[in-house]
Amino acid sequence: MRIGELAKLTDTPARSLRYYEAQGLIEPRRLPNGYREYDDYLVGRVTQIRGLIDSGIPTRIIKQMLPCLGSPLKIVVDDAEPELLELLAVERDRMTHRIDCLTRNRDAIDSYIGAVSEATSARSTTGAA
DNA sequence: GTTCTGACA
DNA sequence: TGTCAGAA
Repeated sequence: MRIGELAKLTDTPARSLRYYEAQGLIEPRRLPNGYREYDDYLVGRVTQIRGLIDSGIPTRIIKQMLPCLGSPLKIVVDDAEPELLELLAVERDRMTHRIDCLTRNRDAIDSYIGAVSEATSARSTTGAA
């Protein structure tokens, strides 16, 4: 697929897609007319990359994690640089914290929706307008 | 119409 | 990152 379709599928601006490529995060093939050609599996990869970027993880770190992001790449993790591992551990903990926060908020929203739903059905069965 | 590269606020 | 330019 071309950049436009991938952009739509991943809800990511083509501008960003080209940027990720420049950062070495993805390497699309080139069509004879010079257009970028992306494989289908990149949809999931880009989505994951976006998630990482939105989480505040710099592209240079993401690049090093790429082999672990599933898809048709299974490069063996050779270097276990303590610096990288430490940084990733910090990011993982921040992520865990955010997940906990999101879970609480989701439950709160769910609770609210449930309350409104109950109140609404209660009114309708009571005949209120 | 869609994409490309490069550049600027 | 958004967006514009100028070309393919």
